[in-house]
Order: sequence, then C-alpha cells, then structure tokens
Amino acid sequence: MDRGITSPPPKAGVRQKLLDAALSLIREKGYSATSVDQLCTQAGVTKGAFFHHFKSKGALAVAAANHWSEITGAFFETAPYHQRSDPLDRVLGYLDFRKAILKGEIAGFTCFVGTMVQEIYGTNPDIREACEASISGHAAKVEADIREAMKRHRIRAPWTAASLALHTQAVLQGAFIMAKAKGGTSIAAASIDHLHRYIELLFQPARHKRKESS
Amino acid sequence: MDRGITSPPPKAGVRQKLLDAALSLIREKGYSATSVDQLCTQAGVTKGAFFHHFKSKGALAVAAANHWSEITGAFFETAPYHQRSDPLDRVLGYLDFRKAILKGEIAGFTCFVGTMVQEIYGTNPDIREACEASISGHAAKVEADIREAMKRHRIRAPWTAASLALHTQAVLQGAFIMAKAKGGTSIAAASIDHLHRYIELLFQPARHKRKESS
DNA sequence: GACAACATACCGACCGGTTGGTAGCATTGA
DNA sequence: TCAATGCTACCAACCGGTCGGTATGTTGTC
Repeated sequence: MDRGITSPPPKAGVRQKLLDAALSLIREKGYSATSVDQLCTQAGVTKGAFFHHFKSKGALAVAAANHWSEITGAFFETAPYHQRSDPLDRVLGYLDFRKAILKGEIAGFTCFVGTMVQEIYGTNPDIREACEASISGHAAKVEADIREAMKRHRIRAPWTAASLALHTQAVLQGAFIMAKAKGGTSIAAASIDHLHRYIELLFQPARHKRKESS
Repeated sequence: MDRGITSPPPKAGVRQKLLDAALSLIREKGYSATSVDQLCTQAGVTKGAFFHHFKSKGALAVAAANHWSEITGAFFETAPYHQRSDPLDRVLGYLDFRKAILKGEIAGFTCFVGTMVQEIYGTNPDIREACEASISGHAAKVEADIREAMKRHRIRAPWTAASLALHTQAVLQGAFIMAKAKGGTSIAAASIDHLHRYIELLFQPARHKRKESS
C-alpha cells in the first residue's frame, strides 16, 4: 500500500489521457457537444475505463479545469517576462506574451475554462466553481505584479490591482470570442494592444518621473 | 395572390415565438444543451411546426442571430445617450448604459451571439457567420461615434476607430464571461469602468484643449 | 484469492429529424 | 355560385441513432 505512493505511474496514464482529451475536445466543440464516447476514442480508452476513473462526465470536467490550472500555471511560469526586474515591465511583458501566443488553430490558444463556463454556469455549479477558481488563480498572479508595480511607481488610483488584473482576463476572454467570431486573430491581437496601451497610460505619470525617455 | 402579401401575419406568430424561445433558452444553457423539444415546449409549438418553419435546428440559430441583431439594434437606438451632441459623450454614455444594464438574471443581459459563437465556431460556419455579422454590425454603430469623436477632437492615433469599437465589444464579451464565472456582475461592471477610463485617457489631451473643467 | 484496473455488452432516455395526414383558406373553372 | 383543386400551416406519431451511465466479465498483480 505504501509502495503505491512511490510507484503510482504504472502505465502511460489513462486518467491523464482523458484529461488531455477533455482539454482539446471541449476547447474545439464545447462541453455539451463533446460526448463521453468521443472523449474515450480520443484518449484511446474504453468507456469502462472512463467511469472507473471519473464518476461522471461532469467530474471529468471539474478535474480537467483543475488540470488546466496546473498546465497554464506551469506554462506561464516559464515565460521570459518573469525575469524582468520592473514589475510593470512584467505586466506589459505578460500581455506581449499573450499576444505572441495567438498563433495556429483557435482551439490552440483559447481558454479552456472560459469556453466551458459559458455553457455550464447555470446548470453545473461544481464545474462553474472550478472554472472560477482557475481564472481567479491566474488573475492573482497578474495581480501580484500589478500591486508591486503600483507600489514601486507610487500609484494612487481609484482602481485596485485586483480589478485591473481581472480586467486583463476579461479582455483576453473577450478577445478569444472575437477570434472565434471573426475566424482570425487580428482583432484579438488589436484588443490586447489596447489593453497594453491602457496600462501604459495608467502608469504613465509615474513612469515619466523615473525615466525621461518617452 | 397580391392580397397574400398584404395579409401575411394571420396569427400571433409561431416563428416569432420560436425565435424568442431560442434567445432565452440558448442564453441560459447554450446551443448544444438546448434541444428542439425544449424550444418547442417553451414556444408552445409542436415539433412538426418547428420543422415547418425552420429546416433544421441550425437554421433556427441563424435566424435567431439575425433576430438578435434587430432586437438589440432597436433597443440601443432608443437609449438616452444618443441625444448627446458630443460624439465622445455618446461613446462614454454608451458604456455607462451598458454598465447600467447589468442587472437581474445573467441570461438577461449577456449577449446571445457571443454565447453561441463560442460553441459553434468550429462546427457550424453558417451560425458563426451570422454571429459575426451581429457583433460587427453593432460595433459599426459604436465605431461611427468614435470616428466622429476622433475628428471632432482632432485625435491622431496609432489605433483606428474600428479597432477601438471592436475592443469595446471584446471587453463586454469578456465581462459577460467573468459574470458567468463569478456568478455576479461586480467584476463585469469594474471591467466596463476600466474601458471607460481607457477611452477617457485616449481622448484626454484633446478634451483639455476644449474644456478647462476636469 | 483478493483487489484494482480495466474491457464488453448493454440500458432506458433522449437526440435531431421525418413521416403521413388534416384543417382551413384561396384560386379556379363550369 | 360553388364544388373541385391546390396550397400553406400545422400536428401526433414515430424514426434510427446517440446520449450518459451501469452491470458484469476478464485480467494482471500483490
């Protein structure tokens, strides 16, 4: 029994494969339109295995939302903008990074939990909560840099670091919808540019105090 | 035959009732999760009548997207902000109005086409196109005021009126997602505030030239 | 031989869509 | 004038197929 902890990955991970299948399929077609059979086929797993690991389709969705938090957390942690010393540069670098990511298939850069929460917010509280936690968790990391930037640049403002961080997420989610509607990324990129410009404007007076370059 | 044209609406409109049912149900539960039977029940119509008026569920969705354009067009046209003489005031008034609308049930203020396009962008090109047309059509009205405001206030900028108009729609769509995820409207309202502040900042230098009041 | 980790076969409910049919009205020709 | 005809609008019953989920069997490991 104790050894189970030290030797848990006996195979390539059926659970993991279902989680990955959920991410890709639900990002492509949405939650309701994705069937359990499709998830099993994509994962190369039988239905019996599915319900052995997850007690329902909704339980997989909750697990997938948490899985998404871990994946994106690790992904953004390795991004280059984290190494900048000025926290404002990190925030702006974060936006540049998010803009640079808008490449290839739409389902390749859109937000899994943002897509899912639209469909299930009124019918599946557990999934909604997991999506909310994922978005808020990611926003909290942006918020930390914003808060530090406000302190560093001595910004006193009618807005809070928390609300600005959540605003960045709202803009990104909205940009994804525009990309889906337009069938292209150019409008989404332009929207991120606007957000970038907004944050520059918010911090502009303080910036001019510190550096004389425009 | 000619009389047929002058007397086509003989009843209370089965088609209209199905359109309305589509708007409310799909905004609540999404496109895939809404069944044809549910649409018929809500509209008080039989399934045979459904497929008499619409050749498929998708065809209803396309018609509903166009219906949505008409409804929202008429709704915003009667809004008070249109009477302001300064086009910039109209743009900012538009945002105030959109913020003021965030009341009651979530499905009561969210965007029908924005919700739907997320689910079907990859699987149903016709619906996607109708959604895109609806969003772009609405954005075009905002764009007209922005363009006029740029001219009036002699703004020369690296951004275009079109991109800013689409950005407003992106922020609104994102705000709706945040409302759905959080289960409340406060973050959505804060996001609209940020957008409001952004546009004020963009037009600030010109404003100060024209009026001395802050 | 106990137990986890699957696989297979299957369930009733529900899916989007089709069917044959009819009620009611407009058009037509004798 | 009015039966014959044709057409739209609509209905209830039903279609094959798919849905999420379950019951039971098999297999490998301790």
